[in-house]
Amino acid sequence: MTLTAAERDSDGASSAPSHVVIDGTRERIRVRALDSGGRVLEDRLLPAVQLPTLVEGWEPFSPRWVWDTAARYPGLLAAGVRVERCHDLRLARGILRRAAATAERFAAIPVDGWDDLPAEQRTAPAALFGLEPEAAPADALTEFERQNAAVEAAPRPGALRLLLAAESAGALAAAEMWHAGLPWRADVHERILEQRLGPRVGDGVRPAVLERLLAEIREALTAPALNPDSPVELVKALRAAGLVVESTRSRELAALEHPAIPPLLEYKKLARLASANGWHWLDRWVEQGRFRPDYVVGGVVTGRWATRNGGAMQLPKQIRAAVTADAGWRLVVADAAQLEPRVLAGMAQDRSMAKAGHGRDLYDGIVATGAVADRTAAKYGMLGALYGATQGTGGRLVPRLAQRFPQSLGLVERAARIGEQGATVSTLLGRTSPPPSEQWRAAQRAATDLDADPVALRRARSLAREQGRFTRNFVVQGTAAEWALCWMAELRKRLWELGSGALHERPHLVYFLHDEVLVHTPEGVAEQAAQAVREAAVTAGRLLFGGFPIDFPLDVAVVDSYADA
DNA sequence: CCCAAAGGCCAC
DNA sequence: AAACGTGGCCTTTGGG
Repeated sequence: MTLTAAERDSDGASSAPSHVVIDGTRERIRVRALDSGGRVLEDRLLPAVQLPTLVEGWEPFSPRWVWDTAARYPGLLAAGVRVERCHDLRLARGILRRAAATAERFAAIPVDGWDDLPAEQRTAPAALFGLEPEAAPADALTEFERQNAAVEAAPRPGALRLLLAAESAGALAAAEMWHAGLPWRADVHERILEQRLGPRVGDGVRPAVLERLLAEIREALTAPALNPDSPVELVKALRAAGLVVESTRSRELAALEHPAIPPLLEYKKLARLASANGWHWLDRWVEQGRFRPDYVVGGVVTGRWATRNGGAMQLPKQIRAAVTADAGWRLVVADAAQLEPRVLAGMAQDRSMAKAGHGRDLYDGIVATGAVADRTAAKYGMLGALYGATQGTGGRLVPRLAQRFPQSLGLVERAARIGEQGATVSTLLGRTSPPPSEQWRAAQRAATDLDADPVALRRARSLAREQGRFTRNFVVQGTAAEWALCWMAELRKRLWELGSGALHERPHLVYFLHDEVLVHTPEGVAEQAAQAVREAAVTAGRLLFGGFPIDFPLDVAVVDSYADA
């Protein structure tokens, strides 16, 4: 048996670390263990290959690992080591540098290795933040202390602490989901493709069903050489056939009456399946029964996640049947019902809206108040309010909702006004929207000139409204992302406790999509996993909104295949 | 030859 | 039951 670092240490209780800061290069790392007062208990250098052993030794004390999760954690997972908590220095830097509550403290800090900027922005950081050119990354402990000081000095330190903890837990979950992979049955996927497209073909070859549809389209349009994948060619061919079209979008084409239209719409649908999620996709992204999307935590300005590789956030419903639990395992599929309007009700402390959503579908509840006629109207109206609709069905319904729910609708209206004026807004936990570009400001300045021409005025007003729609949506989408992070963080903890052994032997997260999670779980604990999902949603609601009575109901299904949820 | 924009469509 | 928010990624197209 090997002794843990703590057991080897003769100091006993004083050696239990509260935080462990991991710093250094790919080859050699520096480890500093801190006690709860921030004092350094231990400071040593070691080869990076020894990190798993070191982490395993300290982890029984549940320290918060202070590090760059994306750089350190995948290697640990590969070595079979899972950690409970961390503080992601890179993600925290990104949030704190932009947050209204802390930005000032980072304004003089040069853009360095803790800033996660795309390569092209690194060459010109001054344009981004008005800062000096790139500097060497600060020492991790120095950066950690700076971040802590910034949080403590903020008007609402608790909110920022929760945000950083949730974001960091998200980073752990993202690495773990990559490690575990989404169970993917290539044979099921291939059956779907064959059914819809015909037998498998090589890259660059049109599947048989597409060839057949193509022949019909060419015939109906008398365009024997038409390539329907080219919008330019297609629009010409449609016009030559006497059809009045502005574009080749399916929505527009669907309204037309012509023999070419049905096969063309079918062709577009199947061509998309073939190119986006066809055999090429399967070969490229699915390996040994797993699809491993690369989650980019906080990759969206609002705090939502992005993904790279395989388009994981656009898995079309058509192929979800391929997502199938392993033998003896089940999938728990859960999504939050009407998440964004509920989050808005919580932020606005809107008791009327909260009551409408209490114990029932929120949109049904809105109908019950008499504000609108039916559920679809309630839904389009609320989405219109969140997106800033001014026209169409949504736009017409917004005023009616504003009358019935002045608090919620007032909150998004105010956020829009702030954006229109070029200012920033923040989420409930304190993530701040990026300010508008210098171009945007120049356009607004140009419009204030006494002799501004009408074109410049129109342009400025249009840009202002656009920025208003962005900030309007930012506060709600961003706070919903915070709810989802808290949900996932709590769920991750509960799932771990439902099993024993390695991560892949216990119930674990395998997919996350804004307001939806998939858990892969041994059959025997599937119901407990489903219950954990529900309880975690309650906890997330409390973390964000305290005692305010807003529900976050879920649709939960325990299934063999994602398509059955 | 590479690369970015445009058009389009998938997800929430 | 749209033209209103956030994204990724495919093909075509045209510029260097």
